Formats: sequence, C-alpha cells, structure tokens
Amino acid sequence: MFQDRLQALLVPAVQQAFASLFNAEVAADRITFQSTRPEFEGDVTINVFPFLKQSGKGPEPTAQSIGEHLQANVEVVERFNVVKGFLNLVIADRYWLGFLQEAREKDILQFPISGKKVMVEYSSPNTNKPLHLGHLRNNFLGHSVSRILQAAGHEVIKAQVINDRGIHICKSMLAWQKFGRGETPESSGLKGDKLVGKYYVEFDKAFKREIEELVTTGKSKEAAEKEAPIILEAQDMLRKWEANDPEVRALWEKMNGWVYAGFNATYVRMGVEFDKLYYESQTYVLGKNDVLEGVKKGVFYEKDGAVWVDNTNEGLDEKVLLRSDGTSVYMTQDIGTAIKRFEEFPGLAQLIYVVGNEQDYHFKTLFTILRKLGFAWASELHHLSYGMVDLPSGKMKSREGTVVDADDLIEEMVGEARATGEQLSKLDAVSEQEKTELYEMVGLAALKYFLLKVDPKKQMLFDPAASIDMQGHTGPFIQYTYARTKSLLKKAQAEFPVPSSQLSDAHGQLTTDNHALLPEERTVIKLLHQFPAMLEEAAARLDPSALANHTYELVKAYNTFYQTVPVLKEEDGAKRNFRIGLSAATASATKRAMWCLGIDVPERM
RNA sequence: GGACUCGUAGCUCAAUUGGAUAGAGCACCUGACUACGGAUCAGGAGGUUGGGGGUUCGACUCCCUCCGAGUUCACCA
Repeated sequence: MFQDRLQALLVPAVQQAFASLFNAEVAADRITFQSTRPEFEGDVTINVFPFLKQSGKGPEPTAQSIGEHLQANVEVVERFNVVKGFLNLVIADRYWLGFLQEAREKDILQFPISGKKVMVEYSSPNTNKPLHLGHLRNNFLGHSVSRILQAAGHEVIKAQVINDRGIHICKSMLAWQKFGRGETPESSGLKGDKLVGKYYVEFDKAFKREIEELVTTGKSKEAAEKEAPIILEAQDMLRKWEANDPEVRALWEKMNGWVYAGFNATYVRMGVEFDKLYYESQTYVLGKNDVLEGVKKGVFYEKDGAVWVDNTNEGLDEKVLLRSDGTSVYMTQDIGTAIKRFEEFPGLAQLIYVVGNEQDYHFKTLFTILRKLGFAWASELHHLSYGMVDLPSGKMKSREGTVVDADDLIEEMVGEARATGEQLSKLDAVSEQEKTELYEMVGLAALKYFLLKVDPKKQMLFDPAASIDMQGHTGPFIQYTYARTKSLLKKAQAEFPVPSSQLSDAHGQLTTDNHALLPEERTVIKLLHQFPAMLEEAAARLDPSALANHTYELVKAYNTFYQTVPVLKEEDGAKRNFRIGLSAATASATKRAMWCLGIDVPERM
C-alpha cells in the first residue's frame, strides 16, 4: 500500500501482463510486493496466490508466465525465478545505480510541498509538578511526528496546551503560602518546576495529616477527605482565582512563572520546541456557547437542568456537557478549543492530539460530538494514542515516589554517554566543551531512540539500568556509524575527490548481464530505495517507529558493507568512487532520518 | 459488570497489515588481515507466537472461547 517507485513502475506492468495473458483485470491495490528473502535470488517478489482465479492456472505456471511477460516488456526486469507461488524478480543494476545517483543529488526524505497545514498538540503538562518519563515519550513522539509531517511536505504547527489553572496549582500555592517562608528558586537553588512540585507534595502531606486527625475524632474517611480544613482552603483559593482576586492572581502568576522557567530549561535540553502556546486559563471558558448552540440544533438535550449528549448509538455513553448550575466540564472546553483552532487557522487540514491511551474514551467522545455538531473537519481529528511507560517495579506512581523525573533521567543518560565515551572515543585532542556537547547529544539519542523505536500504541517497559545501552539497536549505534562514515568521507575528499557525475558509470558499461554490484552494495542501495515509502507510511500512520527501525536496518547493512568491502583501499578508481558515493548517500539519508526522529548526529565521536 | 488495548526467544522489541523456514538487540558461547574509526563485523545456541477451537491454498495477523495484564466507564480534570 505504500509503494516505492519501483513498485509504482511494476504494478501497471503486472496489470498489463494479466490483461494480455489471461484477459483478466486485476485491481492495482491487490498487487503487493515484498523484498525477496535473502535465501532466494531476486530483489522484489510478487505473490501470485491471490490471482489464481484470474489466471485459471496453478501458482507455478501463473508466476512463470507473468515472469516471462515482465522480463520481455519491462526494461529493468532482468531475470526471474519461481518458487511455489512466489515470483522473484531480479532488477538490473542499472536501475539501482540510477536511483543512487538521484539519492546523491537530492534529499530523498523531503517530499514536495503539499500545501497542507497540520497542527500537532503535544506535551500538555500541568503546572504543579515537573515533567517525568511519561512526558518524555509524549514529547519525543509529538516532536518526531511533527518533523515527519514536515518532511512529508506539510506545514506543521507545534502546539502546547498548558494546564495552568485549577485545584492542582492552588494546592501548591496554598502549601507554599503556609510552609514556604518566602522560598524562591533563587534562594533555594531549586529549578522552578521542582520548587512548585515540592509544595504540591507538602500539601498532600498536610492534607493526609488532617484526614488522620479527623478520623481519630470519629469521622469517616470519606467525610474527612471532604472536610479537612486545608482542602477547603484550597477550594476557596480556586474560587478567589476565578473571581480574579488580585492577591491570588499575583501569587499564581509568580509561581507559574517559576514553573515555566523550569519547563523551558527541560524543553531546551530535550531539544523540543513549540510554535503556539495555549493556556487553559484562557481557554477554559470556551465551548459553552457551542454546546448551547448544539442544544438549539437538537444535537444535545437537557435533563435536570444539565446538558447531555447521547452517544449510545455510537457504542459510547451519555455524557454531561454542562452541569445543572451552567458550569463547564473538561469536555466543554475541549469542544471549544477545537472549534477555535479551526477558526484561527482556516486552512487547517489535520489536528493531531498526542495524548496517552488512558484518554482513548475521551477523544472518541470528543470527536463524535464534533461530528454531530456538523463540522466537516471532524473527520480530520486524530488522537495519537500512546501506551504507558512502565518501570520494572510496575507503574509509575507519584504517591509512592516511583516517578522517574525527566531532568534526572536525562542527566543519567548523558552521564552514561560520558562514561562510555571516555573509554571508547577517539577524541583525545578535542576540547572539553566539544566533548560535553557530544555526550549530551549521545545521551539524548540513546533516550530518544529507545522511546521512539517502539510502536507508539504499545505499552512499553523502561528499565533504567538496561536502557542506557549504547550498543546494538540503539541511537548511539546509528550515531557511531554516521560519524565513522563521515570520517571516511573526509579522507576520501582529501585523497580522491569524486564528481558525482562519475557515479553512474562507476561499474563501467552496464549491460543487462553485467552484475557488477556486490551483494553488500546492493543491500544498502535497496534499503535507501525503500526509505521514501517508509517516510510516507510513517507520516500516514503518525508512527515514527517504522522509520526508526528502518534507519537501524540501513546503518547495519552499511556496517556489513564497510567491514567486508574496501572503499578507499579499492584500487579500481571507478569502483572506489562508486563506494564513496554510496557512503555519502547513506550518511545523508541517515542524518535526515534521524532529524525526522528529533535526534542529532555528530561528525565524530 | 460494559467498552477498549495488549500477550511473540531468558529480557527488550520487529514481522511489509493474510504470505515463503517468525526476525533483531541485550545477555551467553566461538571467531575477525596488529582496523578505510573494534561504540564494529562474522558465526553458534535460544520459539508449540498465552491455551483451545474455527475461517483460508496460507494465520503472529481475521472470528469464537478460555486464561492473564493494562486502561476506561463522575454534574473530576
């Protein structure tokens, strides 16, 4: 379904073959290709089992006659063989070399401008505590998907919603007021988000103490949770906030300011950024009118003074959209902000929410509601739902103190990169400053790649001890291959400058019988050749993992090539030039693919 | 209880969305011109794809059922 250009060339030819051989029509999307398995000769394979009805023959004769037809009529099909119902095609070297030439001349991972505008919302933190491991998966996914969509030719708006109001931040504010003694990030040396998080914990402690006391006086636990003075005070503070009480607002602005400074430091280190910020304190009033409008249209209904939507026909439930006192719920503002965004960006083609799968139900409901309100764009809303990140000890629980802090984790990964680097790297002559930058790059690559190589929708396990690997299927492995290739290319440039126009005749005259490409070379070219289709797929599925895995396959194949085939040591100039060109194409595709994942690659390490 | 996800080598993950003998990495063993950079490469061992049934020329993939894990179903956010 995501065809590369060779497949695009072959599909019509196969259709033609069916027409002239069997007088039968075959739909293009039913003709699927796969890479030929390494144990057979060939480059691409067509499975003919699905077409036996059309051909009226058995698998082997069908495959045989299609093979003959393709060989006779398609220039690049050089030979074929048939194994059971599988038709293996050998594609001429000429074709692969032509492609490589192109990959040298232009970026194969940048598609033409589509003119489509897409918004990706990710991160969406609460302002009462620091970012943690879950946010890292969210941010890396959102950032990578944004870049993938950009590479696919779209204009992308990266948006962050900041949940800056509500009872959670009031809890931190109140605890700071009571126990903080004027502590600030400056006076404590704590990052702003850490400081505010500390008072959120303080609140919880005090709250629990009060509950316990009330329980000893004979109250039930439920009653105590509702009556504890400190929670009543926090609720009162929230009311004051809503009434625009100047003192509360000033404190709120001050503490949120600390948090933003802290978040920004983390975002900078993570290497993610946003084009557009939405603050919940400004958007939480939205949606009410849209809901009332829906009541008029008869899409929603009133019951006991509240507004409801009935989604039972869609396999969902009934849901309150406005309480009987007329106030909003969370869903209300999500309805409002979605509508506002499409007003703000009239050409918006897609809106993607990167949010964990615990909100699957919420988004199903939201999208259903917007469809019912009649918005044409409702079909272009996507929930990029990702699974939880578990720890070996189980779930992250803030109450049990098992939350993995984002800053701490990055620090740990960078430290590990430094430890490994100091043992292995060949950078003795390099400045301390440059080394620090390098280890930062490597540590983050390890972390990002680890989180991105897994299918987003799947729940995954993060073992801090095992995850800091720098070997094998990891980000640093890809970086290492890139750096080594760049080093090779630098030498090549000094010793044997290669005009790219010479690449195509690197193997001399290429006839259909001339199999000059070595298997190691051929494998690398084929992986490069598949790259654009992988990007297309990643963009369509909003899934960086396929791209991440393919990048690994590519550098792995390149390493095999590098290890077994001489490049600079090759004495035949044409072959040497060709291999230098292959290396250059691999390096630039690797760099570009890693960019799509939000990962930097070093020139040396 | 209803709804949705998921279960693949000891561990962490793949498998072109129904195709050939289910592939990688880690860990474990054995090797590699005194390296075009060894954070590499070559090889070995490791599987009844949670169990059972069904559909199909063909099932890790689709259907049924059982077992196990997670999430979710507030006039919370």
